[in-house]
Amino acid sequence: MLAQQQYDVFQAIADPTRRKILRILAEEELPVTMISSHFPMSRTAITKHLKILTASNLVSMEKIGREVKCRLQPEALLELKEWLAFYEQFWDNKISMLKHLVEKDEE
Amino acid sequence: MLAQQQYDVFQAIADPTRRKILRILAEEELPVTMISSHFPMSRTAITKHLKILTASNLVSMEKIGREVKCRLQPEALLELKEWLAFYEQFWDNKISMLKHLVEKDEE
DNA sequence: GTTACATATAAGGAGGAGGATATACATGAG
DNA sequence: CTCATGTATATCCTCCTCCTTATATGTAAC
Repeated sequence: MLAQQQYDVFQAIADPTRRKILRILAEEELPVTMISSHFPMSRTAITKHLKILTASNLVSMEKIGREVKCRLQPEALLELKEWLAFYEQFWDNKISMLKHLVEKDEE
Repeated sequence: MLAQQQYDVFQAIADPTRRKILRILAEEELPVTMISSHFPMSRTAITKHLKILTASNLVSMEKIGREVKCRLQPEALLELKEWLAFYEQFWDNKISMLKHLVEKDEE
């Protein structure tokens, strides 16, 4: 019910715990237990977060022996970057407009 | 109960309806009723979404007569941009690594 | 094999998110 | 003033999210 679902990147990064997991995995690949040791909650809870991160392609999980290596897949954030790019024009415009006003004011 | 709460930008953009509201407001400032006309849900529901967007500083609301003009405040997305910037280094590395491999292959 | 470790899954509970309807209030129009 | 319009608020419902504990499975180590 959780793994099959195709999770939204926007929803995936909405949770602070999941964002922290991404930060941790940015430093190094880690098995589930090692990740959960950074949090005050159960391993089960972390597993669920990892499932959501996997479903949105932000993290990949590979079974190695009895461990599961979790790896960050930052490319999934491209969708977010593209979404943001649309709005960047507005604050760019605002800045250039402001700059223009300031320059005009200096005359 | 909703207005006082300081909403997260990450949480604010997690909802597709709210993202659509942002898109609409990117085109032009609009009163609540005009915004809600774009959606198959009640004005009340849209008001709630707008409260959340306001609480995360993504939208400002100004009462003009009996209307409330809603305006996009794209600067609030800077937090998101900065968050993303941290991860961009990783896919940049991957791309430059790929480029390197391709160039090597061409020799 | 037996024991210990890494993980997955099932079941359940509290609270919040997102929606609806009904009511109330303020403002502009006639 | 009266009426219609634009919004806000109160209440309620349902479903999902996040977390828990308990149980099961698979692998490594002894």
